[in-house]
Amino acid sequence: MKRYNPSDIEPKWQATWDEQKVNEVTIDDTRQKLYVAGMFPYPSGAGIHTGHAFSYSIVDAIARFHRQHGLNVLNPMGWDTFGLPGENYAIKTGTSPAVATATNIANIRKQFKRMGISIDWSREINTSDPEYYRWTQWIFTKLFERGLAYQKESLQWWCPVDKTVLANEQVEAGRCWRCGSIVEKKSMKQWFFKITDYAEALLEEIDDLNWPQKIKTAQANWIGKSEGAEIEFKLEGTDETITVFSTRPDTLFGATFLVLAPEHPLVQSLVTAEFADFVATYVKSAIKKSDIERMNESREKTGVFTGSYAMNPATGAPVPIWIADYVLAGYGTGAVMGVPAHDERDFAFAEAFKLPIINVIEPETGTPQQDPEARQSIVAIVRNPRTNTYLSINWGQQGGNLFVGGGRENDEAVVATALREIAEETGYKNVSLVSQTGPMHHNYFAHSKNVARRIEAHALLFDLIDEERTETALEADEQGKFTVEWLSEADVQAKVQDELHATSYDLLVNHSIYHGEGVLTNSGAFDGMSTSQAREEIVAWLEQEKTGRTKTTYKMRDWLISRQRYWGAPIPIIHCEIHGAVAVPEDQLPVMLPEIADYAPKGDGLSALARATDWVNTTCPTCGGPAKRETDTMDGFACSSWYLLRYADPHNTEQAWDPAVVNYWNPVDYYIGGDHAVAHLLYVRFWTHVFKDMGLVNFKEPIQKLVYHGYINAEDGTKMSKSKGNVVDPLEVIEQGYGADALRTYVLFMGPIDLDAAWSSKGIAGVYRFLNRVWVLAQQYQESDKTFVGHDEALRRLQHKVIRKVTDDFHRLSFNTAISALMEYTNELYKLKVDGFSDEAWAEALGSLMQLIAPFAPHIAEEIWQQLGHTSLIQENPWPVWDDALIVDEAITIIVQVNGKLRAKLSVSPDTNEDAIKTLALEDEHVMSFVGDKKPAKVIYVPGRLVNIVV
RNA sequence: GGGCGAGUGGCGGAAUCGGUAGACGCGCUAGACUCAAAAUCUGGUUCUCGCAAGGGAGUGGGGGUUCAAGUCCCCCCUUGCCCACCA
Repeated sequence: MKRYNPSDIEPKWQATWDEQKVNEVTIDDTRQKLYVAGMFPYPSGAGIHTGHAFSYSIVDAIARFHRQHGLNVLNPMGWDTFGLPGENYAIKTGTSPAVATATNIANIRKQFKRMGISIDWSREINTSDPEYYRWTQWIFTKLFERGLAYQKESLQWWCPVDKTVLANEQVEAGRCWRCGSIVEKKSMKQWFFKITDYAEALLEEIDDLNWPQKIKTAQANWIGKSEGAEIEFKLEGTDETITVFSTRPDTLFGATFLVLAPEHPLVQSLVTAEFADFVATYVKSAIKKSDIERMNESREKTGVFTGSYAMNPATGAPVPIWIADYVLAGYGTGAVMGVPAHDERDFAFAEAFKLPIINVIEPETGTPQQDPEARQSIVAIVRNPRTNTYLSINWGQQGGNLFVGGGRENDEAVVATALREIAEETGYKNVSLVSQTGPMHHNYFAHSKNVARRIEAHALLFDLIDEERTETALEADEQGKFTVEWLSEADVQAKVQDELHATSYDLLVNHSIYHGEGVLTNSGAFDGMSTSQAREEIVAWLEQEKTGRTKTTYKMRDWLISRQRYWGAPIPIIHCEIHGAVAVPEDQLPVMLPEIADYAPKGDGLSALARATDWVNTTCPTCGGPAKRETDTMDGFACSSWYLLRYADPHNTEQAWDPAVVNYWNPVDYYIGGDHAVAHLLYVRFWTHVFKDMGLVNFKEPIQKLVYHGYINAEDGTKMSKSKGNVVDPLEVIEQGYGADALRTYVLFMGPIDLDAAWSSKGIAGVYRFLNRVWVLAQQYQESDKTFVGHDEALRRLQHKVIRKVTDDFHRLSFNTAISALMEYTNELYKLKVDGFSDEAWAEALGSLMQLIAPFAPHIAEEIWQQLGHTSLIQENPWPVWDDALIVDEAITIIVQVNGKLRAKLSVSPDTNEDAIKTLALEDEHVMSFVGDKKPAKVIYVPGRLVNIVV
């Protein structure tokens, strides 16, 4: 018998697939297309690691599965080559990054081929190839034409080590994402893409994407839409105004100060002579501060008074204008109105600087009822300061735990009512008032009295002085209905569920700032109005007065694409003294990266390209006069924002792509990756939306289904890293003798694809053993005498069941369970005697196994498929189909439970009726011993599954 | 601080619609083959009481809904990821 030796069969089939170009595809209108792609790799010198092996094993399983279904499957590959690692390597070695890149690509291409990934290599692309970046530049010029690419002087994150500007998403907790050094702010003229124009469109489509929820949420949070109003505050003594943005215009009457960001343009003109020095010092230090420094400080509020006042447009009251770094320059208008009564940050600021606090919202809880009866009441929280526990009344099923509560009669004072209720309900009489809230409102339905109520409540906090108690005095309907308990803080949080009581505790004990909904107070004509209604009416009124308007803002900023680096696509702009920034005309593209001697930036904020004077000095495309080329290059994310379109039409020399071709292949049906949750995916979406508007594609969203997988960690559970020396090289695993099939099958068997997993050398050995069993099984069949016996049902049943299971699992991308089903199937076949069934049935049973295993382990599948006598490749044969009739078992197992506990199993034929099964269950000896002579109260039958006898 | 996940044997994980918890694999273990070992094959393997038949407990903790809960609801704990003074 021939031994299973992957290195004998894998390279052989890889060569065959290559020669027959089985993975190369063209447009075919007679077949359904399927486009599957992994996020293209950055070709590093280290080659691919198991993370890549995992990612592309998913890609390939999906590709092969659909090819076996007869679909026209596009599975391309390319290289994301521009970027800092390539440039840093070039700076170190002095050789062009293009040279090292080419070597790395050749190496990695070999790795992918040795893994047997079914890629259409004729479509290979490389973002640093002039034939590619020519079109990246062309897209830039189109965005420029549409006003979507622009230049602006702005403060930018600057990495002092890499000597480059960083995008917001490249700053992680105040540090450079690449080298980890603390970043600084620097003012520079930079190129931006105006992604903010598409904020709403990008947000709108998120709901409909078939993407993991966490990625969708991350994108929505990134866009960060919030609806509110802009409100103008007139400066005292001038005609100037300060505009603030607020999502809570309903709290306008409570605005007692204004705060500007240190970078706010009005700061200089506002500050009075008296405060000029303080302000200048504060602004200077605030702007210099990096995020990490700000974060390391506690959240204590800092700020300075400008000496100026503005007027609250609602109250006419003067409000002092302050400057503080808790207000961000880049969001909203860079100025806020401080409403300390209803915003925690404003409250902290007001406390720190002794600013007035005006309450304008009375909390309202519960669900408003029809025609409620109005009542007045109190909530009394009694704290025992010695044990730090809180007096609570447990109403059991009726309402859980509450504090002391009760109605306030006629003119009874609030405190008096509370004292009375405490004594009546709990007997405690010696308490001292600590604090109390203003009026609150609560809506509920009093079931005991069958009446809807809206109560006005006051909450009070008392400290218990001593344990002395009197007789309780309860109303008739309260007798014996509750018990008095002392609860710890944790128990209060867990057990006091009633909204009014929980809110009372929050306000009085936790000293929370109330920012929920409620009823307006201290708000002039708007008193008594609900907060939600007031949000609309106050803005409407401001609009009438021309001092405010509704406004939607987004957290997302425009996409900064300038990089002061050599190794990127040059921005195709020529600066002319007369015509300013002029786009390079299409027929002069690409703007080639010139070869230079020294790639290092010199810390002047310019790329090394600035020193290539022959290249920089050129003529203006408009007037022919002397002009200079832009020396910034584009962010690598620009290159990767359209490559999924270029794959469809990779060799087009006339245009970036032919819309007809792209409209056939795109959008991508499955996009697989485990990186780039936000930026890359958002940028790809942004460009595709623009292309749709330009008529270059006929879809808005580039990616139908996003498959976001986890990481593969090292055997010790930590991240694989070169420095720790725990990196597993896929090629090594293959060459150790396990082979590509075992590697691919193992990474998919480790667990669900969205979970992280740790590499296990024992684990891959187990999968190799499985493939070896498959091999041995096939060889045993080949060498048997293939006698026909005649009863093939058992074999067929196994075969058709596994077809259904694997097919189902594929549709939910549950590869680990599909593989485990194939293992079970193989184990079952092992147990059957080879000569116990017909030759025909065996050939089919094994043939199906090969077809089902092929997406994971294509080489062994192809080899055995051929041994079984097939002359065409597996992927040219249709995926097996199961026959429901063949899956029906001769006998099914019915579980018998008594009171929900498993007591017996019945084996019955599937057509046994309910009554017969119930009778069998009740007659079972073991069941009878549990039922005894009691009469079953209920017998529940779940068809085909179980009987539950309730006694 | 906020948002979103996750928590099941010694380990990775399975249980797809509320219906046999622990599939499959690793590890461990007993046996077969062997002079022996490796490889391979066969069996066992949640904990616990019991010679056994069988019983009891059990999916991070507490409560609830249900004939029935890993699965649904409430609270808490732990942990991962993302965001983080966004008005």
